[in-house]
Amino acid sequence: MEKLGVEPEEEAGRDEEEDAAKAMDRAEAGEAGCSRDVHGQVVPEGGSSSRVIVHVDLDCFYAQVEMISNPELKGKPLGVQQKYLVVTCNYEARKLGVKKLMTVRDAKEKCPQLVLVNGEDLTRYREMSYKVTELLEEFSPVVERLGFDENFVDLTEMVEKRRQQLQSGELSALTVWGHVYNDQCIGYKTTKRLEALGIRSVHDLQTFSSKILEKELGISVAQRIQKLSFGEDNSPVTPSGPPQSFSEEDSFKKCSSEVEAKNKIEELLASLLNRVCQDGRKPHTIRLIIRRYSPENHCSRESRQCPIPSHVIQKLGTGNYDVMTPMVDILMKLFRNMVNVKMPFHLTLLSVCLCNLKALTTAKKGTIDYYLTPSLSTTSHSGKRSFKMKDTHVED
DNA sequence: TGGGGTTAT
DNA sequence: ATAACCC
Repeated sequence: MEKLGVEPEEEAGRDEEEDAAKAMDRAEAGEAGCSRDVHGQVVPEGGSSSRVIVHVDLDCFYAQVEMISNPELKGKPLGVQQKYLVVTCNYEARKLGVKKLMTVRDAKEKCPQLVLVNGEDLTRYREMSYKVTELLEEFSPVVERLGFDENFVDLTEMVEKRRQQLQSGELSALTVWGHVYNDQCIGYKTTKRLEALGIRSVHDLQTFSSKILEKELGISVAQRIQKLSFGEDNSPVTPSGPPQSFSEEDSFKKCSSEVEAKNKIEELLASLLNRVCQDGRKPHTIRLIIRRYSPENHCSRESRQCPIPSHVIQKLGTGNYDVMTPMVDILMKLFRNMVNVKMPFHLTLLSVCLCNLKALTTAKKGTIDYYLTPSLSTTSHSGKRSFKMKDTHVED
């Protein structure tokens, strides 16, 4: 793999500088080995919760993948385009005033020489993203993904082992540095609510009444963000493992007929089936998501989901059987469940999601797994499985 | 304003 | 099923 750049700033994740001092203390006490906390995560012995977590954040990730694919793009101002947006751009482009999530119009205005590549197909980005995660997993299996371009790696165990091998002279030469968070965190909605309370900075949040904050935001969010405001984050690094869902979406100005929708849904599903086939696991639930046109409320979506019939699941890996037809059929029933096709409609997004992924277990007869695996057991409970109420029933 | 993903309610 | 969060 060619090299991918990592952002120069941010490098230490959740725990910050305190760690270094504690690690050194324990080094001099000559303690050995690690234990595991309630989450099963490695912590150094001695009861402290000091950890070593590396945060790897890839720089303008999509743009880098494009420059690796086509080296002629290197050195030119490059933007990655999805629909009307430049979703990311390389540093040449940033120097010339292009910003992330700028419209193509604004970007071209700022920077007429800007080279644009289409980045609506995430396949190569996704593949490269998992290559990076897999590389990091060689250092420690405890790698948590955040989006396609960020990984948190819990290196506590590795660092402890290395430290035990060092001579005392070498230890004192160890220098560790940390990073203090900037003044910004929290999501859009919460930001608005905090603003209403007069909280604009981290310091504001640190000194704000816990009780009032809990009443405003709920105890969970309140306690979480107030601890974060002091740089405290005890949340474990949760290994992401393989994805829990596969989805493909397409946005557009207008979709107002059933055939139009069906064509788009077929495209989305075809790509998904390729992906799920490569993954090897089988999805047991399918979901259709739509966004209706509305001048104001742009982020609201509606969805319907249902179980995938077991006979369809079985045919999934095997390329021969036509699995498209029954699945498109199901999706169109979900579609008509949300959209009254006898009335005019205007959609701006369609998305198909395959989730509830299950590994094909090599369950042996007579074991618990055997009877819990829908496709294997032929006993009375297998034929009619009780669906969750949330799943909308579609007749076969 | 894109095309993904996750967890909580 | 939706809402909120992350990128």
